Amino acid sequence: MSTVPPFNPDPDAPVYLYEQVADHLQARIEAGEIGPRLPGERALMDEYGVAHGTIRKATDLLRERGRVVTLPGKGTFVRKGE
Amino acid sequence: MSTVPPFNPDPDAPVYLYEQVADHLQARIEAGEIGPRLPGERALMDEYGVAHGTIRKATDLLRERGRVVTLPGKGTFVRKGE
DNA sequence: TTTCATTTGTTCGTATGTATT
DNA sequence: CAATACATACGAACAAATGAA
Repeated sequence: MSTVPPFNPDPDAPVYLYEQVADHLQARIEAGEIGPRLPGERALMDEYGVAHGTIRKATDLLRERGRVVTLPGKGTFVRKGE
Repeated sequence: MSTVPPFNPDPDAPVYLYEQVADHLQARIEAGEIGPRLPGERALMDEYGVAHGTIRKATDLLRERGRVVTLPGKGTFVRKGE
């Protein structure tokens, strides 16, 4: 059970910030660190130190990847299964 | 560690200006003078004293050569590796 | 019922950067 | 060369859905 290293965004990396956030969240999910419900968008904003839109794009990406499902007004949840 | 000589475009050379700019940028990249993120297009316009389109063609060339990767809205980045 | 807190969803304005005309 | 469009990212505010008191 190794923990996921802290989020360390690289502004000079050829990768969008929201994608870096999504990758980090996915790593935490697969490490079992978060779930079945993800922290709220505002909590994630604080955790990652990024703006609302960036968190939304990150979770959009995870949803496109099929890792999470989100219910408006309820939350974003880790999708079970492989 | 020698620095790259200043940009000195030769109007009489049988080489397009944007190619001369690209070659100079590539030399600076390989000399480690710039990167991992290239200056913005407007900054490069000022540095080289050329028009926007010339800078764009130069970076297009670098991209075709596989030396840089560009992400719209984020920037143009030196590609790591050989 | 209404009220309240929480959470997702949307929009506006500003800044920076690339892309297009 | 200039102007415009598009995309990321930030900050702020507000709306809408949910659930519990």
